[in-house]
Amino acid sequence: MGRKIKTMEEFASLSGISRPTLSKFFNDAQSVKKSTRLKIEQAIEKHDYRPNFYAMNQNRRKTKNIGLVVPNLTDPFFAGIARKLEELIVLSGYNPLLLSSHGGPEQEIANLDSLRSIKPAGVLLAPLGRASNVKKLKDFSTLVPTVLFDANVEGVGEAFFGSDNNQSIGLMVDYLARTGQPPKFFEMKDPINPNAYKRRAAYISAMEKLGLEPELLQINGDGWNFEEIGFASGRQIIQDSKYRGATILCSNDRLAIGLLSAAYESGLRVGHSAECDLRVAGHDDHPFSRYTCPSLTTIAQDYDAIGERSVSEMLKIIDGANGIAERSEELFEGRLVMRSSA
Amino acid sequence: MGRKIKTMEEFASLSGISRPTLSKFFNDAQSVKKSTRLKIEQAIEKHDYRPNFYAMNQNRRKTKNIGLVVPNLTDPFFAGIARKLEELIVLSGYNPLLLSSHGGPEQEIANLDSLRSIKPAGVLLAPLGRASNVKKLKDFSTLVPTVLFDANVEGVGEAFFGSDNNQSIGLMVDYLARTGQPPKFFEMKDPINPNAYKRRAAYISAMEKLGLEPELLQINGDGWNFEEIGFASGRQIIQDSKYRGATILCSNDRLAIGLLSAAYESGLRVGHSAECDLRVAGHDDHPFSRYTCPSLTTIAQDYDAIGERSVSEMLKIIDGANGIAERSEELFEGRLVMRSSA
DNA sequence: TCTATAGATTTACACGCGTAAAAAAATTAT
DNA sequence: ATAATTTTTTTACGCGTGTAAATCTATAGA
Repeated sequence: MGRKIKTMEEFASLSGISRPTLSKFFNDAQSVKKSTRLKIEQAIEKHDYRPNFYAMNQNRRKTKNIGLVVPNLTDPFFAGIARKLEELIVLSGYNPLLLSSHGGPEQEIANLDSLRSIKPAGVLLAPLGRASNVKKLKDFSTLVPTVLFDANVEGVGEAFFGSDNNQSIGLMVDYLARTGQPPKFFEMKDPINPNAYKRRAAYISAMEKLGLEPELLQINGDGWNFEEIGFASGRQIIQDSKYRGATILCSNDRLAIGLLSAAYESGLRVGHSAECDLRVAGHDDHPFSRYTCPSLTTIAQDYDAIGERSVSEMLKIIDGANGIAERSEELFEGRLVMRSSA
Repeated sequence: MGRKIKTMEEFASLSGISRPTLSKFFNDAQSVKKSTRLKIEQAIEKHDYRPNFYAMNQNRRKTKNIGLVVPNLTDPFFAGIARKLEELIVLSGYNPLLLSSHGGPEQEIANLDSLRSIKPAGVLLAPLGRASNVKKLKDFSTLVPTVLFDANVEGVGEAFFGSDNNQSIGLMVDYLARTGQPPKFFEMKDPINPNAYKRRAAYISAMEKLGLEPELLQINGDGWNFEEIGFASGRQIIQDSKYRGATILCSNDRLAIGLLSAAYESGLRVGHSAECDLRVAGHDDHPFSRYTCPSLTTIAQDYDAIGERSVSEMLKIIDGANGIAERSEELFEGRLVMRSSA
């Protein structure tokens, strides 16, 4: 083993391949003939050469970096999604750059700002929603190809992919109505997430479709500590004897986790069997919903599909000349996960 | 507003400051006189100029990037730590780069590899532990300043900061022994994490110090899905009537979460009151341990202190000439969090 | 006021690679 | 085999900034 190769020039002479060809290879391995590709790959193996990241990207028309911004990495739900997306991005030969907005709009903008300086080929963004600085999001999305997922913000980005809340909530309401008391809807009064609004509307419409009276349990609370909000408000609601025997559909699993905790503390029996005091259902199939007490009946979003679609659309946009295509949008169906809580 | 300024040269003429001074400023704002600093800051505000990230880092001796590698971002415990560290890094004027090893040693090495190409000023690494490729970790740590946290790997990196498992487990054993049946220790037979081994030893020594007989409940299981492992093995153990009335100290909260779920399913009453069938305690104060049923008595690691110490040590190493200082190591005490489960 | 000195400017080169254009070589089609 | 085409090589310049050395200028202390 000689000493480390520092420049592509050196590597060129040692490998017997001209530097421009090497440059082409590192930009896109498929763009050179197979025989030279193999020669280069052998030489890389042998000399352990890697082009200088900074010099490489300085004059590239398009970098191989893709930004990935999620609202809150502390939420295992988003952490799971981020992981899936990272994987897909890497498989596509790109370099993911994961950033979390930590629930704050300033951080969200700061993330986009710092991404801008990296000149990414594109950005996959799950926006905060209501809290987002829409104007700045829009400004950003005109500068760099942006695909939204999870939560939609009208007019921002080239595409949006998410879950069909109408379908999923409809499915859940239907299931709950068929198997016991029709559900009341447990949610925050002023939700941060646009999906929450869609779910509320979906709940109302699903109930009406069944000829049932919708009932909203709207609770107060700010921020992203949904478990705590669900716990504190759940405790109050549970005191009220009029909810004995009720079925409660939570706008998301994290609220449900808090509610279940409050129910346990109050000695209420939660579950789908006849002798229980309460039925509770959630939405999202949060990683922990399998281990709540009782385990949580919920809706699993199709994040494999959402992820794959988001990434493939991103690639299409990056590769595409400069398609003045319409903003594409697709919603994926959720799946009912029947566990013990309802 | 004129059009966008693209180069520092332009910005220099518009702001009336020479380019080398600007360069100095962007490298370290404190290195220029206060009056010029203010002038520059005003000009930045006015023209919205930001130096080209790639050109900037190409010839810098030390970049302002700090790598941050955690074993598994899907675990909210690590997500929380990562967030804290990110914040501290930003406050120090550096640029954090968060990567997750997703529980796999190949990914861990891949992360370090991709960090190398970014030429970070330093890397904060929470290693996987037993699964880590120690040789490669060591190789890496000779190339770039590395500070370990959470889990120690002998001989790797310039420093290690983590929790004093001996103190924290001792504290918990003491508490449990004073308040009821002395604990049995619930853990994986072949843990991935080095802390697990330390906790096992700490448990045994704490029990012996109290003149009690230690008892290990060692369960099988691979990977990082601790809740599932705790759930499945917990279910089996709970069947055994000899554990009725026992106190079980889990090696970490995630195992405890699974165990609690299994106990609930079996109809066992868990808690510290006299009529309960089981007491369960954990370790780590996992974000969800507040919402388990019952809420989990556990140990909170002092991650504020660990984080601050890790970052400040990192900065010292970066700034320090090339101090051939000894590998520093410090353990921080955990705090008992009394909840309902024990 | 003069001098010592920190700080700013001028000048100039380097960094490692992207990229373009023209020429040469290798491959494929005829 | 020859022509047409694809791929590689040669040559050369540009990117936006870091950095070094010498020179100049502002500031402070005597």
